[in-house]
Amino acid sequence: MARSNKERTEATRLALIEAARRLFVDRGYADTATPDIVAEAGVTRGALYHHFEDKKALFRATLEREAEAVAAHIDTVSLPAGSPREALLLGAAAYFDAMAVPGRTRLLLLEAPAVLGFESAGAIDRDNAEGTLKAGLSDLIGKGADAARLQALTDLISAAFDRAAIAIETGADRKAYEDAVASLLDGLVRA
Amino acid sequence: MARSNKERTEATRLALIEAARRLFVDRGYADTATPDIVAEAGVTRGALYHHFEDKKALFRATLEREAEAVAAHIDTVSLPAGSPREALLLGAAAYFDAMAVPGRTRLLLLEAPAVLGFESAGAIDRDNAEGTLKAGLSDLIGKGADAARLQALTDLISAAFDRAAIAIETGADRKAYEDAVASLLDGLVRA
DNA sequence: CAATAAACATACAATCTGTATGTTTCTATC
DNA sequence: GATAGAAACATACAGATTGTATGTTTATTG
Repeated sequence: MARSNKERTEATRLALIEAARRLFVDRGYADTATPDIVAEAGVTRGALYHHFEDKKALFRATLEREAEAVAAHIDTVSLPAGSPREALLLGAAAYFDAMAVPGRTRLLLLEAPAVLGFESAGAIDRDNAEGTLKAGLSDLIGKGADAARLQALTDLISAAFDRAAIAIETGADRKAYEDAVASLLDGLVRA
Repeated sequence: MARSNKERTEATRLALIEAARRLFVDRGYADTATPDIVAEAGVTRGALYHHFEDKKALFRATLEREAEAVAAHIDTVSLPAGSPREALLLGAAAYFDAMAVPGRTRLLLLEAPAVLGFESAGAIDRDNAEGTLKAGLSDLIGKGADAARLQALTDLISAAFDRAAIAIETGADRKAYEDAVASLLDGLVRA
């Protein structure tokens, strides 16, 4: 064969992450055993524990990959921006698109907080989406608002986005939720 | 001693639920072992598995107890209602009060969805808070709105409430979050 | 071409969950 | 109030899982 160590590492890490993602998505973190993961990935537990400190570290790696994919998708779309309102609505739509990939809401919004805790899971969000959202909201409501208020609003709207994404993947009427999001944002303009 | 069976059952069930609550709150469901629970409760695993089908059933029982406590607290306060807006804001404040009991957000908003799944966890919500909230929102925005839109709005506002409760327990400025909630609701009136 | 390290494999110890089986305590009925 | 039966509890066990320790193979480096 003659693969370099870097290639070997990359290949097995990827195989493990992809296998883990599949199993985590349809059984959940707790009900997925490491022997199953390595079987699905075609490696042994030795390889798993060589590349990851423990099962939780593997989960964290799959989450990071997933969050990056979401961020990447959003980045491709949100460039053309008109009014602050339009920008936010486009961003929301892009977020819903990105989160529509099967299993994504489960991984990022359901399992992640429980497995990693509010803080660590929130940190992943913060690195990715939250900054953009906060900036958008700041544009929307005007620079006048103080920091605490802007932070609170961002947090609440972010939660609404997440819930909408969940509802949409669960089979709810997407248009109804996009309209509801728009209502919330429109309400803020006046306030 | 001479305790009736009903008394014995009630006592051990309660001891188990309270012990489980303590441990679930500060270690999480996954990191809490049944031997620890029964030790804390002063019974044996035999008793646990006699009264509950499995560990998950015990968790469900603690959750139900917790959700009832929240509902009970809210019921005591939300009786005096002026305008729809006032009613919702009072309800929100009552909810934040109720959720300020240590561990409650973790149990109800973090662990529950992950352990029981979106559906079962959502069902507990639906039995308790959601109906009231939906009625309040219906009063706020007028009866004109169609069902899908009202449902979506309820869902989103409910998510915002939950996130606010989490932020508040995590140490955020409560007033900022209550104001933000008020902003969201006020925005809906006009829309 | 050694010698070292990285990548992987296997074996093991500790723990945990759920069940099966045994014992004690109450309840019901004669 | 003695006895049969059931409910409540205790103990013992089987299977599975996690993380570690110990080998073995494959690549890298001087």
